[in-house]
Amino acid sequence: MPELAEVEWYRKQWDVGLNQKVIEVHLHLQKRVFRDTDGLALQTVLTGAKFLGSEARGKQMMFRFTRGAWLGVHLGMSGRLQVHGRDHPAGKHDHLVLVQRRQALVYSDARMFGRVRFHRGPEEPAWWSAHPPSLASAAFTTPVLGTALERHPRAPIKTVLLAQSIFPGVGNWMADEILWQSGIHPQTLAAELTAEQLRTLWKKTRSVCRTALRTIGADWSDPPKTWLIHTRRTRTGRCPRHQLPLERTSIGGRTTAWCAACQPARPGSPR
DNA sequence: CGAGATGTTCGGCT
DNA sequence: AAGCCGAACATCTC
Repeated sequence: MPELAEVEWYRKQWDVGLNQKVIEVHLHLQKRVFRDTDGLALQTVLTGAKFLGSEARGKQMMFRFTRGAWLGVHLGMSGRLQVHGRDHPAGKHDHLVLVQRRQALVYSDARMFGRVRFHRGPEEPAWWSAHPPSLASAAFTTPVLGTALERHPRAPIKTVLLAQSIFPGVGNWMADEILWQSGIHPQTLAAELTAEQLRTLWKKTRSVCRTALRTIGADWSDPPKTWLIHTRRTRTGRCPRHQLPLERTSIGGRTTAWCAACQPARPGSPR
């Protein structure tokens, strides 16, 4: 499920455990979410360590502990972070449980497309440092966006929006939302975008991120009623602006919804 | 019961 | 040869 705003909300769920020690660590070591991770070191080092703070970058989260322990979490498609009572019995999909005095911090993921990483040392690990600039930061400018798009000239813009190296945190619903609000057809090739469309895309990327963080990211409240997110889910969904039935197809392997009136295809381009 | 799902990666093809 | 596409991953839900 989670994209940048949902990830931010999940990250904060564990805040209740800040500045408290981890008493016990329970994990399903053999599960796929621990692929390429030293789960035993994770368990040994975190047992007795204090939870110091956390941060989200795009869809990635980092939880920092004493003893130079860094816990990275990606939620994949079905991951979630929850807080339960300290005696919460680990369910089938609760792959990592950090037991504290008052509560248990729980990571669960049914489909296991997510992953847990662990690092120990004074410096943050390379897999955390190597992140593109946040879409909300001053470093994400129209020239930066333009240069990034030039590297994928023949990819449909919808596919490019899903590239985490360019749009960290944007997932399927946000990509459709940004394109709909921008009035850009999802199958437009990146190289076909006009300067004006590039500017609009940049602006809408920022505003959709900002608004999603203020609503979903803050308290899981609904984004504005006028947004596409509310109607794009079902096959019978309609454009919030025209009430026209939405178009649907698969682009980049993902279901894509758009409005033929708001997002006209460029003349000469197929579909 | 089959299809599809708010994600990422890898192998193959152009 | 860079870059795009489809399949695979594992489970649940509609």
